[in-house]
Amino acid sequence: MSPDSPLPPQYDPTGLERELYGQWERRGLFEPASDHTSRPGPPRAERGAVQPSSRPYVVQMPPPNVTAQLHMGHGLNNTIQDVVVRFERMRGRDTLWVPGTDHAGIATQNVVERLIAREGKTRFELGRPEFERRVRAYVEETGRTILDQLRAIGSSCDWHRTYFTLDADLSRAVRTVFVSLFEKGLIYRGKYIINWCPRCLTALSNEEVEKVEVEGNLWHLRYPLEGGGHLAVATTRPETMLGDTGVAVHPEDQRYRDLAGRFAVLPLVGRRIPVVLDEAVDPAFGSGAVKLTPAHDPVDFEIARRHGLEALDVMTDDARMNDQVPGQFRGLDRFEARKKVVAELEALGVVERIERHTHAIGHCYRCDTVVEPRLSDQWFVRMKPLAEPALAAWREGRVRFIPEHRGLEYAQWMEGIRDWCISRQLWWGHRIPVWYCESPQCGEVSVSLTDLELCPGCGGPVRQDEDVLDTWFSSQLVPFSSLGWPDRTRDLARFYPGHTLVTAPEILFFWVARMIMAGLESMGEVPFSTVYLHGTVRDTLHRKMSKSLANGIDPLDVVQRYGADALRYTVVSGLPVGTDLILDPEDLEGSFAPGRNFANKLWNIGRFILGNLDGPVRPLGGNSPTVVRREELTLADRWIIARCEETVREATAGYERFRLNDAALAIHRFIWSDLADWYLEVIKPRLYGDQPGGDVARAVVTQTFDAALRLLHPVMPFITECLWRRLPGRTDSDSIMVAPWPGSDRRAPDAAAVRGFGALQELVAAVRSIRSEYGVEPGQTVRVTVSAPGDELAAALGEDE
RNA sequence: GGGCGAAUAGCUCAGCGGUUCAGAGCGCCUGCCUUACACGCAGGAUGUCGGGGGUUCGAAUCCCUCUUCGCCCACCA
Repeated sequence: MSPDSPLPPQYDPTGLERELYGQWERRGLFEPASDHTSRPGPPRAERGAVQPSSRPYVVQMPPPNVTAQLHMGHGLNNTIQDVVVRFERMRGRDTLWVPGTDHAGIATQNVVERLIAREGKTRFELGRPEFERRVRAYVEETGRTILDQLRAIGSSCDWHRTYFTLDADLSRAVRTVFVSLFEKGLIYRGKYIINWCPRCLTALSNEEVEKVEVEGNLWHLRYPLEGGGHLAVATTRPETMLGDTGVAVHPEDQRYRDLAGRFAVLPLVGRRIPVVLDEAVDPAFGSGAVKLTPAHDPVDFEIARRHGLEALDVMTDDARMNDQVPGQFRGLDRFEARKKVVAELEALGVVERIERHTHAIGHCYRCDTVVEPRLSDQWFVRMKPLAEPALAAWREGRVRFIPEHRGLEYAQWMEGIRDWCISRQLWWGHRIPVWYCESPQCGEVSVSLTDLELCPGCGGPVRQDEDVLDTWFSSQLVPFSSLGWPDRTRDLARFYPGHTLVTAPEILFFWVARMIMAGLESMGEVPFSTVYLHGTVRDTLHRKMSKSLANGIDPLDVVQRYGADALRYTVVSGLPVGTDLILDPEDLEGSFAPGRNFANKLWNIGRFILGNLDGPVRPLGGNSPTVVRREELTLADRWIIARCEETVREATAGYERFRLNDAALAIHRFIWSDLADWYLEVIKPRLYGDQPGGDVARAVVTQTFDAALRLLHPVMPFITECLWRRLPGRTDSDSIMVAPWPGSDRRAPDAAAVRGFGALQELVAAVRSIRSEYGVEPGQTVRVTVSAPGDELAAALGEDE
């Protein structure tokens, strides 16, 4: 595409966006400017605006899951990031935005398991090495896809530094952190109640459990007491009674005072179970007596531990009743077992009553299966010592949240933090770097940076822990592991700590909070100072867009139909801070046409201006004798210049404060309502030679349009680049990406001009309205008495009015 | 059960401690294919600013209260 080729009346982004993106990438414009100044080879002329010594600006990209297909959430998230990256780059910052993919342990394993299930196989039949090979092959493909999709929406990230959380470098970081935490006593192994997903067959962290309020039953059961009488207990999960090993009441509960030391006899099972006194029991709830199932309830487990009661696991890995229960229940799924237990208890006449009861039930965040609390041997991170500095960082303002109130959620979570279960019974992930000596006499447990063949204690054979780490264990490290840590690389020195994280609130605890803790722990400083949490993409019924609801919008579809600029404009202008983005999947036209129309408007403004630039364009500033003098400017000229300066300030402030919609709308208003609707109309007589001052008009309109394009570039990078390069004195080897940000001179706008032309606009509008109301034809005389310069009015109305 | 938001035109939202605040975009209505753009131009209609009370000369704006939505957290079995 040559600057001289005629422009068609409609803007067509097809092909153009890809072409421009390719040019940017080839010219290295996505990389930090300092990479070029420090590398051998010729300096890059097009990087003029960026100073080698400029301050870095680092945005931390949330790495998409390696199996993900780009959805509107990604589109939204990466658009916002790209807007701020492009803005800061134009302001001269040495920007770094590193892309990557997350191996996404459970999510990826589930996907591949489903694939091999189609072949009628399970991962256990394939075996671990073969399964891992299959997953690797699969993600190689999907990982490329998602990153290419980020390109399609214009993301200006540094592809040279692309990472994958299972890369060797990042794996070394994971091990280093694991070993370090272990040596500090912050990682331990132990048998506790954890959240178990019976479908994924793995432990989950507390954060990976989604609580859903459900209306269920509270069964009041009568347990007979040894020596006569009975004790009523209340439970929402009758099937767990098969694993009861005690009953607890509050020590001060008058009703049960004399029960201490007595035994109940567990119905259906016949086991003698003691009645214990414990403060954890709430006398006001239910019957005031709690059946204790220490292997399947965290509170029961704690109570049982205090009283030395046995914990009896009554379920298998996939949540069927195991052989610890009476024969008729064995092999039953827990929910079938519930029905059968209730039926048999009813037959025994020990079901006192059933009340409706609403409570929150945990579900696996990956497969939505009801999570089973279960006693299990797992690895944990002691979080309290890590949380304290992270909390302090927020309190001291070293990290802030936008919107601000999200900081409270962060603080609340940090204050109530519980230990993090980090081991997963999966095959896809970072294997836990722990080796157990096979020799029973030695039994040494070794934690090691490097793989072990032999026991460091006795020299005998060792076997590595079978489990892998929670995905989030590695992703929490990316702010520094992706820069080369634990090596002390130049990148690390230049780009850590970074500045901005833009992400969805859903992963505040999974990822954001943990990155802050990990950064403080390993690097001594928070990884970023600003966390911008944006809203969710929803449909018109305000439902989250999701695959299962089939209410999603494919961003690539939008790009194809309307262009990436239109997608980006819609997303940015429609998303004020703290709100959700509502889009109608049934009406893409309604949602994205405004962005497409705006691009087209810009295109035609460009066509008009470029088509009327024959003749010299004089500079507006500088010392040249041909420079336009202030006295030559008309009221309209001064007004548009003043409005432009005003818009520069509004847009800059909007971008700076993450009020991207304010910025986008201010620019939109300026370009469409002020520049196109008024100024271009007003200067037509001058441009056509019907009035003097065409050269001044050309100078003003060129400068103004140039500034407007630069202001808009972060939001609509493609159309602005395309037009900007065609302005006088530019070539295709220039790029708006590194053009200086407008408004380096901080002059206040000409207030008199703003008011003056504003008043004129009102006058003209009044005249036009009179004209339409009284049916005055163009050419007829309308006599208006005004106290403003008549020539300005005549110019504004045009010659025939 | 704790913590936190939000309620303004049909829809999505501005309005940032009281002066052009009753607005924008979309949608809707009426004219226009005016040589940059019909993906456009020129006009137009639409809101007791959730209810109630208070402070004030003056309140979408500040205070209280009620109602309704939403978000985060939570071991009342």
